[in-house]
Amino acid sequence: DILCRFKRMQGFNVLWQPGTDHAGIATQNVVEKDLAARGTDRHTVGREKFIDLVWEWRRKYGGLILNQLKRLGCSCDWSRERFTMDEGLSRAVKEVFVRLHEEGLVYQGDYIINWCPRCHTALADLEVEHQEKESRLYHIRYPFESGRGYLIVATTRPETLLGDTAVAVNPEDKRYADLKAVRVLLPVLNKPIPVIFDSYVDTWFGTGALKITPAHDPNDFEIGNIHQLERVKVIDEQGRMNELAGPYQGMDRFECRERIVRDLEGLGLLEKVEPYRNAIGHCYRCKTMIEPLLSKQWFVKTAPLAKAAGDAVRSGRTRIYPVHWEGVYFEWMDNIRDWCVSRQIWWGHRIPAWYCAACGRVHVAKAAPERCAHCGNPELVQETDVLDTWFSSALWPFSTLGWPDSTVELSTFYPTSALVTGFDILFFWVARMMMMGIHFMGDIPFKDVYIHALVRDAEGKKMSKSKGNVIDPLEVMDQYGTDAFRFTLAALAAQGRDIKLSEERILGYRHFVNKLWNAARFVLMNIGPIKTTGPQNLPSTLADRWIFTRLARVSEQVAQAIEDYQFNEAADLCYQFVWHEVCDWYLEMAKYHLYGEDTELKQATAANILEILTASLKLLHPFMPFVTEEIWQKMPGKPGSIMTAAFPCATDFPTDETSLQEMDILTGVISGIRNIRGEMNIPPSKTVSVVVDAVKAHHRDILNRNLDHLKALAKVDTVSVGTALPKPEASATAVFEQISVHVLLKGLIDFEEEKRRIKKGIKKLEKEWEIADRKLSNKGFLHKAPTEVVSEVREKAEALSAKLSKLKENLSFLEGIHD
RNA sequence: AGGCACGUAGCUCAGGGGGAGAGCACUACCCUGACACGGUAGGGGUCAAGGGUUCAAAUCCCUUCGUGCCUACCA
Repeated sequence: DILCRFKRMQGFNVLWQPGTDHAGIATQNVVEKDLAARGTDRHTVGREKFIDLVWEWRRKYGGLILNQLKRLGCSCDWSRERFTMDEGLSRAVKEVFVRLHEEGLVYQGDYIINWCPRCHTALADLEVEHQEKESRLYHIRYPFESGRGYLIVATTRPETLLGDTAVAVNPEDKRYADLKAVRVLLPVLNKPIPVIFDSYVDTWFGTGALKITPAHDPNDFEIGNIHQLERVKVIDEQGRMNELAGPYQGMDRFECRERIVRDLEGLGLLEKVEPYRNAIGHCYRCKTMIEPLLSKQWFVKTAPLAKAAGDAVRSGRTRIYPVHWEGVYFEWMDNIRDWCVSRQIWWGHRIPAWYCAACGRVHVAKAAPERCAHCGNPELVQETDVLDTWFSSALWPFSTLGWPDSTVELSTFYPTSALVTGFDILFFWVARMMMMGIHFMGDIPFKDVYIHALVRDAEGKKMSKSKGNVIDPLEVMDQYGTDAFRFTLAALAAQGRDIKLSEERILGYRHFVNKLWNAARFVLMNIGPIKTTGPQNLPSTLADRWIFTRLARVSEQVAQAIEDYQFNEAADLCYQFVWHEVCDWYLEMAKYHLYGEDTELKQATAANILEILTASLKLLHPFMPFVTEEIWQKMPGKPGSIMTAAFPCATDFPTDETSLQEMDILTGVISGIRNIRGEMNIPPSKTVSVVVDAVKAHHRDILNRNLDHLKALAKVDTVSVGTALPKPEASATAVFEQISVHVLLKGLIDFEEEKRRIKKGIKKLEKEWEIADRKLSNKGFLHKAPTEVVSEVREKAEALSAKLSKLKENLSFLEGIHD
């Protein structure tokens, strides 16, 4: 949003496609609360009732919520027309699926899914939570078919042995070298299964012999493929043992485990049981232990798509910021596996495929075929599986613009400029959009990908719904204000680093919002009846020349920082400029003119502070949209919204580089006096007299022209500026450039204190001088360092030693008095 | 186990080969006509430790320690 507001203010035609990041938490709350209010939950609500509720939610909260429902394992019957949640997207999804199928990039195959027997859904890898748990490692004897001896196999899941179709050992394992072509008997079922050799097996783990259950373990499935093993599925979708489990049929999987262990013991086949800790996959929603199950799934062949998507980044057509993430992206693209796109959930785009009720053939088409193209049977049943959320999400950059029609929107906005997202969906979403965009549009979907920081909790952990360590943004906004929160996020969003949310920082930026508000109040209070606004009121005073010069530079820097996705840099520049330059110096100096007698100057100043406020609001608007808009609406001559105002540009303002140096002199002298006042504990109510001894004529000029500011800002009553002036006796002295500022402290000065202060200054300077001097006496430095660096150090050393001698002079003067 | 980050002021963090920074907290003096959610000034750091490259290292490289994240697996 910061980027969009900024671009729009720069005059770009902005199309913002809000993603669904962060919608998940809100959706879950809505859904769960609503179900709870009705005295039910998502496991028991039932499909029909749920579908009705989806419609209510949709009316109440809008369409965005639906995308998130899929993640909750919610689903509905896609064939029912009233659930066409987004006609455009739905069309695009069918189009893409059918085309991929025609190109041979879609196929059906066997796959081990992570099945939750309670939610009745398959879970993506990311949705499986691994929890370390106390468990047991069972050592089970598999007798040799020959009848003599046995092989010991270690397992944590004895109930799956009913589906074993082999026992594997490592070919390097000498213990089992003589088991070639040997078979063992599956305990209980007494079914002979082969011993196979595969290097996947670790010799050091357990007994070095691994039971292979291709239908209930992803790794065993892979091994099974290599060795062409039979796949025996013994656990069903309810988590119960099926007819292939023999005597255990109908038992729950956990009950079966107990029974089979007891039976093995009875048979003398249980060698031993060891306590064991291991991580077991659980459903991230209901915490039920997941069951890996064999099933038929739809796949997309990703190799050709991923190659093109990788090349687009390699060639720089799409750039990923921070660049560090490019490596992660390549890593994934280069090692990609085929994408399983089918999901067994209640809500989603139903796969456009039909099975013939007679011959069983599959027909992939955009609409239901009249009859089977193979056998002519008119009875066709649509696939009940729906597509992975990311399948439709992958089409986002072009499906939302009207594809497959060629629309004006599509030709105007595709490829898009930038995608801003979190790293956690770099693979799931960004990579898929790249693949689909390039494949179907023939061009990249976006030029830049900015991977933003992730907000973590106080311990630096990733926030997650299931962990419950989520900071609710609405609460923070209530507490500190939306603009303060937003500004904080921007200020903390350094590239490549995550955000540990700090309440102190939010509080600090809330104060900043308040400061801006008060500064605006001051300006609006003092501009009076402005006749004209804008830069036609040429700045004449030092303060004006200086602030416009600074404004020009800051505007440029802020714009550049945003362009570079350095949001923290941009936010900080705004903060420093508005608070410490505009408020601390400029407005303070403007007061003198506003409260003065010179009506012409008064009017010019009024116009200028208004101009500076206007520009400051514009600079801040992308970061603090609400307060800037609110102030904007109160300002005279500001039609419309600040959103449509032009972002400040360096060339909008009159600049004068010499004003920067002049201002340095003035602020330097003022700071010097303030420093003495502070160190000497002189209350602000007490004014002092000063004598300024300046060597350079133009320094004296600057000071003489700004005596009033000096008096007002340093609380000075009388001041005399001259050269080679003697140091007044009862005075403290600040040295700056070639200027000595003597603050008269008759009756106030504590000479010991002043000596201490000067000694402190000398000590600090000497340290700095030593560093510079060491460099200058280093031949290597003089020869090899760049000339500008050498001359810089030389100048510095000279300035330091000049200042030092001034301070020492002062010190001996003081010591003279005292003695 | 592997990969990737990160250890800078009491706290939260910027910066990043030539002068140690911000916000909050702290100390002192102040309700001065926008603002005490404020003003002015001040104190506070061997930039994790050790080594290397360089004229020059908080910054680049290596090692160690610590922290966090990601990925995989744990039969």
